[in-house]
Amino acid sequence: MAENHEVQSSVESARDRFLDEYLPYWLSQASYWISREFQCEVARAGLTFAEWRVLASLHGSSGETIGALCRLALMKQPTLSKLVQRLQAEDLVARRSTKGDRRQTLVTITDKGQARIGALVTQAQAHQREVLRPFGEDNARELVRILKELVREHGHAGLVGSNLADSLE
Amino acid sequence: MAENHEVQSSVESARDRFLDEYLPYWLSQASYWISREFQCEVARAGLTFAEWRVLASLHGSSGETIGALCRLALMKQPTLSKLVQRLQAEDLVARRSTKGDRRQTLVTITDKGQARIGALVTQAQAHQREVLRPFGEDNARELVRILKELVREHGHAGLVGSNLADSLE
DNA sequence: CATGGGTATATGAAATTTCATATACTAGCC
DNA sequence: GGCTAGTATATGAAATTTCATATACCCATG
Repeated sequence: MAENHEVQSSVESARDRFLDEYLPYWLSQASYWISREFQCEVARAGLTFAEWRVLASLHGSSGETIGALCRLALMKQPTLSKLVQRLQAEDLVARRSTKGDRRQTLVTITDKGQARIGALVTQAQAHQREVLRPFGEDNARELVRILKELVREHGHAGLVGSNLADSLE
Repeated sequence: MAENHEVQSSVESARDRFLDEYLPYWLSQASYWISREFQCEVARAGLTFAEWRVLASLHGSSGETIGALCRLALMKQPTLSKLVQRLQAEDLVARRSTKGDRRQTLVTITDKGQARIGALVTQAQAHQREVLRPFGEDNARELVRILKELVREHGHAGLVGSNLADSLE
């Protein structure tokens, strides 16, 4: 294994640099690697990660609008619209319009979609338990609590009443 | 504001559904919204978020290989290679090959690049302090500690000796 | 020191994402 | 009711990302 004599690089040695104490950096690293660890299961189910996110967002829901799905799955509106259309072509979700506001599109998961992610949801929960195990019940609960609070404070900040979906840039 | 009589949707009411207690969901939400909050500053500096990530990764570094940058900025190798080429065209980074291993490309930030992100780095640190303020010193430190540990446990898991860059799928 | 297997990055073609904008609709106002 | 402003989603063209693979190089081994 070749030693690099010129620089200290890579994630392990971000020490001493700006990033090493930068919260958003570590949040995205943690989010990325933990999600990534689960991606092989998702791929095995024949789904991309984005597709999994959308289907997981619809799991146990009686339907979500495109806008709500944008916030749940963290995608921009045109991206999500097209992804949903692809999922519909595979008959994993269905689209109809809401009774109340006819501009809205209500997306629901189909039986075929449920079947596709059923096992994944269970595996996801098991994976989470594995990930959190080393920290113990209390720390784990505290971590999730803080994350939720961060989202509550910073989710769609200053956007009350505006088009939240479009704010996902 | 129209009430939706059909479903309880959107982030606020993920209650009672799988996602509401799913750590990776909250990690990505927190990561997304907090980063997003900073994106207007990044845009004001004339950079995309991906460009900011790469330049921030190079800040204070004597140079990073493409592979190391992939892990720092969480991008797949071809994506990063092309982004770096675009940054080079703008003279924000320079590319040369390493002495040791001539396959490697060493990327460094130029003076122009430093100038471009100088203010941003300061703003980023200020932003982080704002974000963490409500939690207090101790909780904040604990949060970062846990995130670092998660990354240490799960970053490029089971990939020792393999091509880490390619593992960023 | 030639050979074979593995690593680091580059690149073309295909797929996806993004931006800008169009379309269809709701809501408040006169 | 018709108008104006604003919201929700769709869509085309352009930009980017991804996959698959090519290229150049390193290293161990015979």
